[in-house]
Amino acid sequence: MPELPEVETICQGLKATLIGKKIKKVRFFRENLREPLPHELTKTLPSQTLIDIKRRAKYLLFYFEHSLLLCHLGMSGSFYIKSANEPLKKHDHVEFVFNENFYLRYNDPRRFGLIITANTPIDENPKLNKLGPEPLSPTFNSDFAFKQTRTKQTAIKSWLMNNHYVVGVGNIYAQESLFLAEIHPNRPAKTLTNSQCQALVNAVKKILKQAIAKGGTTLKDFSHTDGKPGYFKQALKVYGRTGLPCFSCNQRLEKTIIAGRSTCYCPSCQN
DNA sequence: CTCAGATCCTGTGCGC
DNA sequence: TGCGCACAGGATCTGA
Repeated sequence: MPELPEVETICQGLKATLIGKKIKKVRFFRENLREPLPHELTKTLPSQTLIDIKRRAKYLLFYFEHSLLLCHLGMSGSFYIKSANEPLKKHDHVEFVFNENFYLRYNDPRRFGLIITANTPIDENPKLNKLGPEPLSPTFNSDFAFKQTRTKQTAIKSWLMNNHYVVGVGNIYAQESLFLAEIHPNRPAKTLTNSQCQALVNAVKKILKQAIAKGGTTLKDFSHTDGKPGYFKQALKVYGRTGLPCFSCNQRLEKTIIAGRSTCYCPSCQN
């Protein structure tokens, strides 16, 4: 479900409601998601206060007084908050009960998500220490992109979605960024010119910022922690528009498969 | 090292 | 209405 803008939106929503609140109870309704759930949390988290929540790549980091939780939503994970103990929904796997009757639940039909404990400093965590730069940071710039693509024969879209080079860009925003930069998704990464690397970096930053400003993209089941949708779907130019006319040149958009993921592009605008 | 493909899992939507 | 199949926001592992 979530790429960087959606995770960022969730992070902001969780922070606004839960920072400073104390855990009363933790319940697991399943043994494992992608990895076993840390069962000791049901004993160690109660009475701890939630100090901060941060995002790194598509991970959410929950800083408690004495514990650090690392969460990833996978393809279909979501967090939602209720201020009363309402009935569980199908695929609710974890519940954190905070004081003042706030119920935080993790729901994930496909269970590709992850909730594990981590130690500080997080830079040494095996899940995080091989990640590339944040796309909205100055470290992700055209010089970096140019250098990192020189030896890569793989399609530029695969490069963009590989979190070793830049994090947070998934199948939706990779397609949108390449359209905006007018670069064909199948172009071997090493063939991009310096100015195309600049255009691509600019496009990624612009698209992600716009998507964050609109609260992410709600296709089907993504929603904010309060259940409201994101509004970037209306701004999508190519994702899911195969066969429809290009907003720029009116030609029919085409579809190809790259790294097993369907990819829509304009054969006229993108080269 | 690089890269393409398979894999984990459930739900949905389509054609027949 | 029901069945089987393709496909869905991601990350990681395998093997060529």
